[in-house]
Amino acid sequence: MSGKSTGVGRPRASGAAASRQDSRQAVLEAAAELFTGAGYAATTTRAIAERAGLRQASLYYHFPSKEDILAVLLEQTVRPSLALAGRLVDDLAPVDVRLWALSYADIRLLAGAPHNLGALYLLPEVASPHLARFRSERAELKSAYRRLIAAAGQDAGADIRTDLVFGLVESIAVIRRDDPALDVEAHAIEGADGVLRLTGLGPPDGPLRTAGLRLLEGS
Amino acid sequence: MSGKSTGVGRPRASGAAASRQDSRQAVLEAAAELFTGAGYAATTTRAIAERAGLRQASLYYHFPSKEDILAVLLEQTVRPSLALAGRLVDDLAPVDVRLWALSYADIRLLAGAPHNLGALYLLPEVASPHLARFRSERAELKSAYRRLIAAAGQDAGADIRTDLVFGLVESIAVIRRDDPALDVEAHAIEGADGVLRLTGLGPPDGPLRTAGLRLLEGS
DNA sequence: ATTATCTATAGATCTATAGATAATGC
DNA sequence: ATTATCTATAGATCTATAGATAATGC
Repeated sequence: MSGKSTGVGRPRASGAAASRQDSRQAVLEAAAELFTGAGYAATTTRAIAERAGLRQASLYYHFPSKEDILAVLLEQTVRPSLALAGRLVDDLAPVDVRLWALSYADIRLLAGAPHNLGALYLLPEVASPHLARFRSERAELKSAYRRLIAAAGQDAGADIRTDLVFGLVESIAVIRRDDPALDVEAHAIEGADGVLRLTGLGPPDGPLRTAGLRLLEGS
Repeated sequence: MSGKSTGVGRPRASGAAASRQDSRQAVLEAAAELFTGAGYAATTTRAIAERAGLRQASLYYHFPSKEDILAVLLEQTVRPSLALAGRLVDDLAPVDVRLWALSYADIRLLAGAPHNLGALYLLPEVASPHLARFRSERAELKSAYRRLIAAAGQDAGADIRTDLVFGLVESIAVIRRDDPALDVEAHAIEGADGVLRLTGLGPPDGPLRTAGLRLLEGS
């Protein structure tokens, strides 16, 4: 350390100081805001760089391509839900409590995250070969829902119900786009209640919700 | 008529013949396929024109701008649902039958249309000022759902339930993107059943479904 | 020497307009 | 004269690479 230095490497033209990790994080945050607002294709690398406080070409020191930035954001967004789903699938609590808890937590993550990241799931670009890992992680999450729904379901049609439940949960991103000031907690409770009713496991009562919330403690 | 002529105006370079309406329609169909597949921003006017069988610049004889093409597609897609909703809101049938019928018909339109047009609702570009009319028509449709849900709902929370129901219905576009070979009829039935359960009006039985389908006859 | 940035730019677009042209219609 | 197209292009990008540069670290 030599006093007022800003770290290794050529200083930024903007003057701002940042470590390697800071810069990478700033790029991701800038991209998250712009991708969710205007979409992937309409967001230029120049706009991302400007918001992150560096020059357009400097992005390529941190990411090999624009598409890789989207890939990292998508994977970061699905991973917490997937981790939670993994824990709940093996839990010993009743299946309705577990399904309620997964839906509640998932909606809360999507509705409460900075920059409506769930909206990225809806971008047409997710079909790109580059984003195969995200698609497979999302499919794994959906499959966790399916297992819970099938375990609970008395009759057939679990696949379609899974489609509908997963659609209901992810639709929070569209709701949030239309109304950015939405009540996260109320939507999470009503959404999770809705999932139980939708699958024929409802209507949920107070004790079930309490059990569901307890299941999530320490996550 | 003079035999083998192709109509008024300079002939196309591709040779294909088309009336003014044919050309306009071909442009809309090409744009629908490309917008739903790759998104708005990633679709070039050149690609649209190529698929429609004319040159890039000729698009501008039919539409003032690229965004206007999207606007026409969006409005064409929401209008049938909105028309149906207007009829059902004033109908004398029980509210659960009407809500079932609206959901069923809406899912069927979205799932059965050529080129997953419902996916256009999810494009980030719908926020554009140019598309205000579409947004207001979509809001009107949502408001029809809200009236039915509020009329049926015993307790509070109709607004959030409307969000969830509308999200469930529109999520068919995402389901279809993931699985283009989905079973339209099964999803429509299960989806409409799900809407009734979600709002606490279910579970629906055979007679209710029959009444719902009857309500839609001649639409 | 290594790191993290910068400047400059190649090469490839993309939307929309200007103005010409090849039909039919009168 | 009107219509529906065409060719050509202006003007503005956009992504990614090449190579220079200004720090720190050894």
